[in-house]
Amino acid sequence: MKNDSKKKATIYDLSVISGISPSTVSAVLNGTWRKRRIKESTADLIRDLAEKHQYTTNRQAQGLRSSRSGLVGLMLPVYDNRYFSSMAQTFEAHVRRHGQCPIVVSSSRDPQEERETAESLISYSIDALFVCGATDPDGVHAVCEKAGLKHINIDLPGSRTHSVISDNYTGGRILTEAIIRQFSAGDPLQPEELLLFGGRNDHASRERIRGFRDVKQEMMGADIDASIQPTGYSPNTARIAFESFYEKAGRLPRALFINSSINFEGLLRFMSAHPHENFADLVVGCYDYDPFASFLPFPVLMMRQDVEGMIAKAFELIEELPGPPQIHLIRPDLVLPRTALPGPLDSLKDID
Amino acid sequence: MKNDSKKKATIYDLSVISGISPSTVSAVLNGTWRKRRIKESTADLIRDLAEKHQYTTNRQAQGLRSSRSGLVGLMLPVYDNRYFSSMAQTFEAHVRRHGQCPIVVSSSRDPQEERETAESLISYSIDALFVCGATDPDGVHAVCEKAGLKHINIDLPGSRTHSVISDNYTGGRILTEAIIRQFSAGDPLQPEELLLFGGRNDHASRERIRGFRDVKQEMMGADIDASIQPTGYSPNTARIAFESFYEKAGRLPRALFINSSINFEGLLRFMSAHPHENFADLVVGCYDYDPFASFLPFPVLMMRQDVEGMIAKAFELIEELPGPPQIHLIRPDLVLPRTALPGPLDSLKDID
DNA sequence: CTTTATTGCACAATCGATGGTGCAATAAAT
DNA sequence: ATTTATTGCACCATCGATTGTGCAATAAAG
Repeated sequence: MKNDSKKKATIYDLSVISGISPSTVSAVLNGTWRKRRIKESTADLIRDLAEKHQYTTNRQAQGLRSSRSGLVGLMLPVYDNRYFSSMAQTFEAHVRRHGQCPIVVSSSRDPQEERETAESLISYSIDALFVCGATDPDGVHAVCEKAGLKHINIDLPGSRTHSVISDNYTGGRILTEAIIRQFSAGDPLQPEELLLFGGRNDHASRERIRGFRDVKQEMMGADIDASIQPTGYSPNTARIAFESFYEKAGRLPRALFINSSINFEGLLRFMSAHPHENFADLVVGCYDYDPFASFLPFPVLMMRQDVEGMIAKAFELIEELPGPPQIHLIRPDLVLPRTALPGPLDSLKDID
Repeated sequence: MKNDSKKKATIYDLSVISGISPSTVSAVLNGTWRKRRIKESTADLIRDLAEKHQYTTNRQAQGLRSSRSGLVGLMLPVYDNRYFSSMAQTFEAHVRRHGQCPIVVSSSRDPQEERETAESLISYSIDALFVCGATDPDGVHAVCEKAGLKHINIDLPGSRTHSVISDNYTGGRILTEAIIRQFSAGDPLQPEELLLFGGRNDHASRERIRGFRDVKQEMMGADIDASIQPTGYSPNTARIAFESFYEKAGRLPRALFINSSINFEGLLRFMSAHPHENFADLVVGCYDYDPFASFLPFPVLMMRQDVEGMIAKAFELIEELPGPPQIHLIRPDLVLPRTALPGPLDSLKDID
């Protein structure tokens, strides 16, 4: 219970107190002591001492010497939506389960910031980096490569290392089909009544759009060129797109395929400026799942990306990096309107 | 452009190449060179060299020597809701602005995990810790104190160091009043028709409940004991509470004060099992803001906690720790139904 | 043309943990 | 009773950056 107030105990302190050499103390405390043929009794002695003095190893020193830090990084575009925040939550659980420390940062979808963020994490000697939703995964790859850092892409694929992503084409198809089926045979949806909003020129958007178009062709026999309204990933550009459509057409389309929950927030902004009636017979499909969105006053179909599956697969792959880069597709699930799915929070014990 | 592949350049490498001593190189690269009276020209030379060899300082070594890491920690209960994820987003922006590296971890509202998480962060020599929504802030305080680590409480107050929290009493009052005012004078809300669900026995819940009760007394002249249904912070316990109320009463209360968006998800789960009609004339007030929740098919009033304000205040206070612990209240804002507020995402530039 | 000040930098110890190597003391083999 | 093996641990260099100190070389003062 010695509380040498302020300063943390080091192996040297324990060494002096016990008369045992620092290297032996170190070996005992980091578990390599059997290999070094340390007596069981000495080990016990040191462990007791460590306990008593509340020793914890200085990870900076350890990391400096061993060039491994125990830190595992996750680079996210942003935190503030349900998809990425549950990504963070799931990631953290995995990393902690491996006895390491998660370090989550966001890089705002800016290629340069992505590279700088990676550099910055590398300067802490992180052991691995999960690159999620990067705008320029290959740029980040170059940085990691040079530093000899294990890394993997999630959500958006790169061409230089393994990627684990949502099966966007299939997801896009499923969602589009589900939207169309929301309409009765008596008054079926017409090609020009179903528009896709959001996204940009990235792999995910392109694949979703391809699925969207293919299904429209197959089910409706046609598509129109103007049915794609890429607005980037921001609420406001999406809002503006909705507004300008509304200006021209005098109403919203009967059905919307919205490319992400972030863009969906653009629709919310539009809604706040227009009365309920405009949304009475609207059907929305959104490529992302948000529990609250699922209960909006009009039917909302959502694609829930399998975050748990993606993270798990990524952890599996990151250990076996050799071989040509592959893209692993993880199938997302369609979530019907008015559905509240359990999430990472449900596994927490709740203390009252 | 020398790419000595694999290994990162160190000050020793630059020293050898330039014939200048490591200490001088170090001084130049960390900015203390003027103090050391290094010639401007030598400094330039070294900086060029550093640039050319893509030198970045090894933060582990730097941290070991200086016992400061440049890491600033944020401990969250969970990531996965809009309140905490925007906390993370805002926190990160502040930390990066100070040239440091954010490290965000969650500790599941478990006092022991909170302490262990703190210990773990301390072993990385983090420079400061923001303790957000901790179940046992004073337990975490003890750990930080012993390690001489600057820290501050957010969201839930502790008694041993400064705290920055939402003005829960006022917020509770405002929200309760707004809920009551949603009902017309012709058919006013009765005390037994307004119930509070969610929360537990923590400071925030207690204060909100106090505000809730006070306003009910003042505006309705009465309250009933059974009007408080604490369910902890989990969707499922909240769902069960709604179900069991519904079983007994045959319907939901006309108006609900829900203690957090997490508990609100419990209502969603309840809703998914019951037809629309049950919610036709429901009014909900929720102490948290979520843009999608604001557009549900019944009026939803939300209290938006001023995350930006809280984080900013916390950063201000953490620098001047001496003095008796104080609690700083940050006023939350009432958000009317069908409101989509801008968030941290809006400040990102969007590249198309 | 000395003496003193100033400039510019090199040296070396240090932060805490790790792991290769070497060397006693004890045990086993001859 | 030697020789050989094995056990148990101490020594020391090392990871990369920081910082107090010292000492030349140059400039300023006398």
